[in-house]
Amino acid sequence: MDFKLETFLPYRLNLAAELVSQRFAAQYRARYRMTRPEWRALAALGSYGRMTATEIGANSSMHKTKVSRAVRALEEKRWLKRSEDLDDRRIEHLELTPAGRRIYGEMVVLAHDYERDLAGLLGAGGLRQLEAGLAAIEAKLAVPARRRAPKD
Amino acid sequence: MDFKLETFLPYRLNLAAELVSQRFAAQYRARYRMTRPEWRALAALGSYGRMTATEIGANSSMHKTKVSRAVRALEEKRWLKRSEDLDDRRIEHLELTPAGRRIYGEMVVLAHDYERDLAGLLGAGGLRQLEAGLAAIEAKLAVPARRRAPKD
DNA sequence: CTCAAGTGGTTGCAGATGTAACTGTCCATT
DNA sequence: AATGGACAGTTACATCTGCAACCACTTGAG
Repeated sequence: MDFKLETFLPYRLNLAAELVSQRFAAQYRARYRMTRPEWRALAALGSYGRMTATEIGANSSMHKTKVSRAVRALEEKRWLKRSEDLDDRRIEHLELTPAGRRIYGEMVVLAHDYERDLAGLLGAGGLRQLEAGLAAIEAKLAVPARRRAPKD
Repeated sequence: MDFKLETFLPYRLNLAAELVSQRFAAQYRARYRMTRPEWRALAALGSYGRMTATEIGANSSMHKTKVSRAVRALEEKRWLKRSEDLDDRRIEHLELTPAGRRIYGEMVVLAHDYERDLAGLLGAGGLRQLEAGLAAIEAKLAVPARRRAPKD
């Protein structure tokens, strides 16, 4: 019956994720009144350009309702605009407005700064090990990106 | 302006934490209708014995309202009992009931099984690197456990 | 002894979340 | 054409969460 929460991997991983995310989230929360789903959607659109809501969800691992709400919030901030697809009217294409792209640019700077800070804190070795560990998790546990209907 | 969410450390860490936690959480959710705060409180009490709510919070990194609600839930399940402190009536001591200890024992088995599974999936190397990375984060970013009022 | 400040714990409230159900649209089969 | 299933996206609802305010109690300064 020897068990300690403090050494339990899921717990440690959650705690570490919170520690690392919170400090960055504090910035976009304070500066831009942005939530995490909004930041993720903004980041996806900023780096890939025009996307659909479903694609944003796949790219940033968010549930479609989260994406839907984030998109609406960004739209209300006038950082994103929707446009219809002429071939398939279920789809809507999403794209950052010039204002949205400006915010994205500022956020990218903040993100790089933050990664630099982290690298300094963790040291080259710590960072490398962390990334290797994360890569192992991603390789073994990530939901395989939707397959194109193989045989079955 | 090169930035990809998929390589951003806070994002990767969150995703990894979710991947690793969800599979374990699914077990106690399904088997015992337990939430994560309840599991953490149960684990703290199970491994350390009698504690106060504040101590549980410190040990499992939970906000005091989360602890308060988790404690009430465990009490309603009859897995925990409160008792008063004779010297300081603000404090309540919390302790698992025999039923609570039984559940804790079962959970410890599940937790060990899960860690074994993870170790198998990640491989010895991956696991070791991950733990080293987490240790670096904990060392540099964790909120230092409340100090005993040094000079200042 | 008294009173202000601090502490342990609870609760009201507003915001965030996932599930499931829904709308509107497309497409394959008939 | 008609229809049933699949899909994009939205919404209603129940639950969870953190913050701030709160209550009861303790402590220390005067």
